[in-house]
Amino acid sequence: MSNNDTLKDAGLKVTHPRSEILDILQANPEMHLSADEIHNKLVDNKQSIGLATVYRVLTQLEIAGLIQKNQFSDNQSSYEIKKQHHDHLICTKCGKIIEFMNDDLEKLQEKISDKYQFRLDSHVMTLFGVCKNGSCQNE
Amino acid sequence: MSNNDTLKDAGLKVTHPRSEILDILQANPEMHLSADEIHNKLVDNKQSIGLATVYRVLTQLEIAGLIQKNQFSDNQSSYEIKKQHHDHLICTKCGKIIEFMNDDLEKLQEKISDKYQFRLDSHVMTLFGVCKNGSCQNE
DNA sequence: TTCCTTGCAAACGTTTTGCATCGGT
DNA sequence: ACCGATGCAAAACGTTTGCAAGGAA
Repeated sequence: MSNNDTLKDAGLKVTHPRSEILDILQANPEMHLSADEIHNKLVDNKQSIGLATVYRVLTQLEIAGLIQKNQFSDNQSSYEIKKQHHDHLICTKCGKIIEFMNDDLEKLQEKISDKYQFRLDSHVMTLFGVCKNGSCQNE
Repeated sequence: MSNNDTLKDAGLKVTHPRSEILDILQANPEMHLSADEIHNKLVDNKQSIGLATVYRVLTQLEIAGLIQKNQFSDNQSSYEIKKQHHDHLICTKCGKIIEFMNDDLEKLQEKISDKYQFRLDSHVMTLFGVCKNGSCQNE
């Protein structure tokens, strides 16, 4: 399915900015891009799209459930194309972000929520550390 | 030990703003206050301390390991006096924040970090949900 | 043609900084 | 008296909004 069909299915009119931005996130499924970085990529691609539009579109895509917004520890949000649920492991030295999924973790969260009489809706789980065994790109 | 001694031990000169701000956080160990809320409390207490100073002091206290900075999902950080390690459960309806500690969770995080060859330094784990059984203050 | 969408610039709220003054030690 | 700490105002930062012009259906 093309990104344009994806947009239509989400009830969003197919416009140039929406299509371009979704393309970028789709083409970089492993990346966690800030609004500014996305805007820069658009500029690189000779697209004249305003930063305000990038923010507006990202918000719409997030509401439509097509992308996921992450607020890691910096003061800038990052966006990624929506995949299966996962959490993040971040190397504080080289910035590498690893996505992982752990069923035991999900179950444990439910158990904890039950204990405190909460109905769990979502969670944020981010592990901060440093790559071991020389795999760090900033050693 | 008085807060002034705590400041001295941390290598920080004992000043009026530092003492006052530490007092507020100490007096409200269960609260998660923003810089602005702390500033308001100071004003309420007839203390004339600038907001910029509140930010500066909070940063210093955090570096000294006396307080903990939290960045939940809003665009405002909150601070709490440093206690034993814990994670948070937040009601998205009434804003209630519950602190919890779960050993299985800590162990699981280590296990996951090992799997991806990371040396785990810290983590953020926040569960978002809604209070059940009529305990929600905003039902 | 109809609205929704966009670009631009200006506003916004939080946080940081420059600088002259103040205050602990 | 020293040098760090503070208050104030202004800047910086990421993000949002108002508005007139543009574009998809």
